[in-house]
Amino acid sequence: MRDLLAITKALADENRLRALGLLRGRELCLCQIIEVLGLAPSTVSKHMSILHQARLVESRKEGRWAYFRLAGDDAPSEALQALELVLASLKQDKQGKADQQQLKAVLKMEPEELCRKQAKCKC
Amino acid sequence: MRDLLAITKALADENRLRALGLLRGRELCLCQIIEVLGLAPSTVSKHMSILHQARLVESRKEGRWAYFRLAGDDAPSEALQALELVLASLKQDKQGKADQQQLKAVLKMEPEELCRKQAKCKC
DNA sequence: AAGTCATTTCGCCATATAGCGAAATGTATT
DNA sequence: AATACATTTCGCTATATGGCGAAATGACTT
Repeated sequence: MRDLLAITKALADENRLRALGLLRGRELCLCQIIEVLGLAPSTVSKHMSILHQARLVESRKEGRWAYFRLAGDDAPSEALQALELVLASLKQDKQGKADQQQLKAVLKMEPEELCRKQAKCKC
Repeated sequence: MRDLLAITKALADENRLRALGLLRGRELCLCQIIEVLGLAPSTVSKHMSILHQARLVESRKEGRWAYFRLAGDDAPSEALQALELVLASLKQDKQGKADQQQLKAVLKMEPEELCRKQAKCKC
């Protein structure tokens, strides 16, 4: 029950659902997720931590960057089933599609987007 | 997204998960769910309303009694998938099993249990 | 018509949660 | 060693949510 509740609570937030949608089929750096969601770094970090605790995503650190990807086959079957359901639903979702579009743009300019958030310029 | 979020939020509460577990394979009256969950009638009524709005359960009124059952095949596929996941998980859950046991006892004494809550006698 | 009773709605309180900015952390660069 | 910087942790505020009891609702009974 604890595990199941951790999963359902993790999924009970719009921005966390959006984050999962972004991770479909690719690994992303935290800063890229931040860029698309448009939330403060600390907020997104917390969201990803909640998804991780529910074992819906896996993470790895490389230097100062944190990378996240969807849970793999070694995850609990409940988590995998939940992911299947969520991703299928998001694929047809308006917001989900918009996020995919925006992600494409973000992926084109990996280093520059760091400038945006840190230097606060509107480049 | 709205629909999906309604489902995940509805599932993000322990007592609502328990209620779904109770409904596996049978229709129940609100008062029976109240008895097993051990919560105030108004609280349980609200929980069932949330599950209903997410289309995870269907309800029907018969006189002054309200009956609930799990969503049928006419429900959105997201809801059905979510139910499958939750019920499978609860089947192996300690609390889920305990609830099933307690439900058996409650089902044996349909009319008497009304006495309990209303007249506040400890019969 | 008046009363009874299961359920629902309402108003309230306590707790949980999302969000942010500031400070802390840990790694890479100079 | 010192600085820069992505991320995380912390402290705080605002809102959302779960819980209850009281009152309202609507249906059966007498």
